Amino acid sequence: MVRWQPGTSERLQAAALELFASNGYEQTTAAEIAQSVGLTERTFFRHFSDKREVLFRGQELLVEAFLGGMTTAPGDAAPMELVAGALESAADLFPAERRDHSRLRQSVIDQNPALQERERHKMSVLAATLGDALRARGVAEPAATLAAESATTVFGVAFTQWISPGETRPMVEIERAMLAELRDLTAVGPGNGPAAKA
Amino acid sequence: MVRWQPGTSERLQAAALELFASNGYEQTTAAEIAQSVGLTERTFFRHFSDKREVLFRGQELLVEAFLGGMTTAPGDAAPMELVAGALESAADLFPAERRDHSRLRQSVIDQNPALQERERHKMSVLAATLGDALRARGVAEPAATLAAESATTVFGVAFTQWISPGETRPMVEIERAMLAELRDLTAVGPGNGPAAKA
DNA sequence: GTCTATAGTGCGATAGAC
DNA sequence: GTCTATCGCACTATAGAC
Repeated sequence: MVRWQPGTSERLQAAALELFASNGYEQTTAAEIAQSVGLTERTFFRHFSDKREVLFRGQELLVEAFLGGMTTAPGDAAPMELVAGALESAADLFPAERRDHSRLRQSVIDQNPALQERERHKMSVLAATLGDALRARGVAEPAATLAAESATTVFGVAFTQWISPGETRPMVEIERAMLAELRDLTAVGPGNGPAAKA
Repeated sequence: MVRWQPGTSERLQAAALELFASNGYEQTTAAEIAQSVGLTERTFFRHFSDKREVLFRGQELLVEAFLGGMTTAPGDAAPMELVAGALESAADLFPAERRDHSRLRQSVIDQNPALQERERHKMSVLAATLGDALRARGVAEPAATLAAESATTVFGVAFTQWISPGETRPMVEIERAMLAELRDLTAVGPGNGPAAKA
């Protein structure tokens, strides 16, 4: 008899998403998830530090993608050029085939405040990591933090649009549009509005 | 016998902050907080839906301040002008006398991931509310969401600076500096910056 | 792998305020 | 009388300790 199979975490993740989607997040216990793939509750918590975490594995890949997209930029690139590179790289993780999976996962998250909190936290960690990378490349404060936070904001808005009903454009295209929108938006402000735009 | 005194929530909040600061957040039980002001654990949970929430009451005031700062702007104000107005208004909640209290509270939050999650969530709710207000004023998407998220980003960075050791400038001044920094930062980007030749 | 503390809920009882 | 804050108890799930 097979005592354990490879990919335990992955099987737990898949089972959890299914159960959460059909029965609701709070109505699904960690023990149920574990049992549905032939494991014990104790094993579930050895793989995931808490119940929410089972939905958020894979975020490390997102962080790596963002960082990877920065390293390929030229040495004298401006902060927002680094951000643009990071966003382009991150878009690779969101091919068309993954759209429906992302939609299902997001629908679960949207229905539970605790999961929304965890999602925000992960984005926050991503922003902090990006800030570190920007500072390591010589970007000063507060520009590094502002650029990093703007990157996650643009990513978040773009992702929301990417999974919205009827949307068919690839992620990278949506990201570029959002980034351009942010630039236009901030260019128009106090003492610098449309009237002063000459 | 006085069964209850007014301001129960406030007394619980003050007691909780003290206990968290001296004994640590996780080492402090809800029952201890309640007992320290002569109440039971059950009553604590009547006032706060969960243990973390006791540190985050008062955020409603922040939301109101942001919204109030928007309503006073002229009808044809650009989105980022509305954001600027909201930030100015919010700064009133952070007078010099509150700086040390804010520092203590933040030191507790910084030491616990669960509290950081809640803080991010509250910021996220604030951003969503601001987005609604901007849309109500006729700002289109995705500009409304981007402007709202940028507002909370600038606020967050400004607040971090405001409570940093040795900082003496008033909140409103720091906010203005951060907003200007964001404008400069986003103005320089792909196809539009010093490194981006013609 | 078991054992335990704590977070958090549900319900009924009680003590005041009005 | 009504309304609401508090209490007390039983209970489950999470999560950490042993």
